[in-house]
Amino acid sequence: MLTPNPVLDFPQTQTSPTSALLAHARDDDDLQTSSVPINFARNSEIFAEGEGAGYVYKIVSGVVRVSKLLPDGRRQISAFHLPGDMFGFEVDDVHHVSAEAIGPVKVLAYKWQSLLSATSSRGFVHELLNRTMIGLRQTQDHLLLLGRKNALERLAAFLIEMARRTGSDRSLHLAMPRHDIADYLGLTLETVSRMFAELKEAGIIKLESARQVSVLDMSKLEAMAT
Amino acid sequence: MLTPNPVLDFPQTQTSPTSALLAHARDDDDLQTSSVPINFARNSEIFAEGEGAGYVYKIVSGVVRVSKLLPDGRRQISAFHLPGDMFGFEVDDVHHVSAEAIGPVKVLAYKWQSLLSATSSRGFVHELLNRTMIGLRQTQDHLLLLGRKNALERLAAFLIEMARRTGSDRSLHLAMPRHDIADYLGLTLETVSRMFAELKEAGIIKLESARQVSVLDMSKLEAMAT
DNA sequence: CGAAGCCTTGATGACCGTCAAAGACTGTGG
DNA sequence: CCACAGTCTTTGACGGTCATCAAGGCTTCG
Repeated sequence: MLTPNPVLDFPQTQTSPTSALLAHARDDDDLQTSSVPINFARNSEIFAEGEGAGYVYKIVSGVVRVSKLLPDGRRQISAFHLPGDMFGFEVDDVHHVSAEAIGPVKVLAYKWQSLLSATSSRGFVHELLNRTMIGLRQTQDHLLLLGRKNALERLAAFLIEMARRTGSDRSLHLAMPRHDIADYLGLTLETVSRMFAELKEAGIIKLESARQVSVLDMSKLEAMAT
Repeated sequence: MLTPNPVLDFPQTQTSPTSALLAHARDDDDLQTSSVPINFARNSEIFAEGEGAGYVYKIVSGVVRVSKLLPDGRRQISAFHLPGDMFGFEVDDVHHVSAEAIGPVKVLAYKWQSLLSATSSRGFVHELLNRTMIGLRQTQDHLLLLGRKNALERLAAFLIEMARRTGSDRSLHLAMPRHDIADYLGLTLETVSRMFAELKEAGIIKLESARQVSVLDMSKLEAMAT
């Protein structure tokens, strides 16, 4: 199963009947086995700001960007999500951010109402609470970056974060283009490019290609992130 | 009971025995009645970044700022909390932000472990999840402000937020000094002051005093917040 | 009345955004 | 295999927004 834009085939309203796809969610504690995968093509929309929120997603493969837009098009990416991450939680059944696949993405989808119903396990609510608190902490860290760090510190912090999350210390592959990095760091893509050049000239990183970064001196990189 | 710095008298480690003060938390569902108040003086620390996290707080009166610091002293305030708000949640028993009383503050404190124990009510975990998700959404909104809005838009958004949260449309009292507003908005206090002047000259607000703001034209103010 | 804290206003400059052009990479089709 | 188109990235020149440094005014409280 691979549709060009699966969102269209996919029940989005809260009142829709539980699809066969999601039928397992309610009686299974193990998130890994409670749904079948859905595929999204590169740059396709998983959900949009303002849309009804009925599902929670867990990434099997690929990278997802979660963002907010201003009316004039300015964009802030609030997080990148990697395999294993969950996203799409909402308090009031309306999405307040949008989510898009950066490359090809495979997710598992869970019906939100079922997960929180009386028959779902208590441990699962704790799991959701834990994940949400972790997300809140990461977002607070990002506030400090956006409010108080300069461009070089922001890029250094970003590279460290990505190296840590992908579990790769030396060689780091970036799934997203400069434009997305810029919108995550509150900069322009030109400034991001210049900061890459600066780290390169300082001998701290090596650019194998635009997306493939070798970290030559992690301790210096950490020192730059402040 | 009112001590100059109540934190010192107050068990902060996770392993400390449940104090008499907090004994009710475990068997009472109603947050309003499950603890007795604790007072904090103006500018006193409720908890600090890096400290052990054993308690969750609910504000009875006063305003609290939650912030993070860089080693060189740069500060980002991630939220102001008003009466009725809760703060102090942490996943891993260590605070990753610090919290301080802006003026005199009265809070109720709850032992975190007790709240999540098997004997505590299921509805309460849902309550915590809801509050955490709301906090996450507000923090995501703030990311957009810090990453993509200019100084004037930031101050306009701040005034609107405060007017909404205090339930006052016309006359607005700000509990915090310019410096705190600046650290919340990712600006300097001078820039904040200049933006107040700009809104004043545009006839959108009137400054009765530095802390007392009259909103003369809320729709124009909303237009400026983008 | 004096002192301390807070706020405003002005002058200057740095950092980063904007505009512009050209180089690099990827995949497709001839 | 190569050429071409589209997308992404780099680099340069210039300017604006906001930080920094500085001084003075206001308010509150002893």
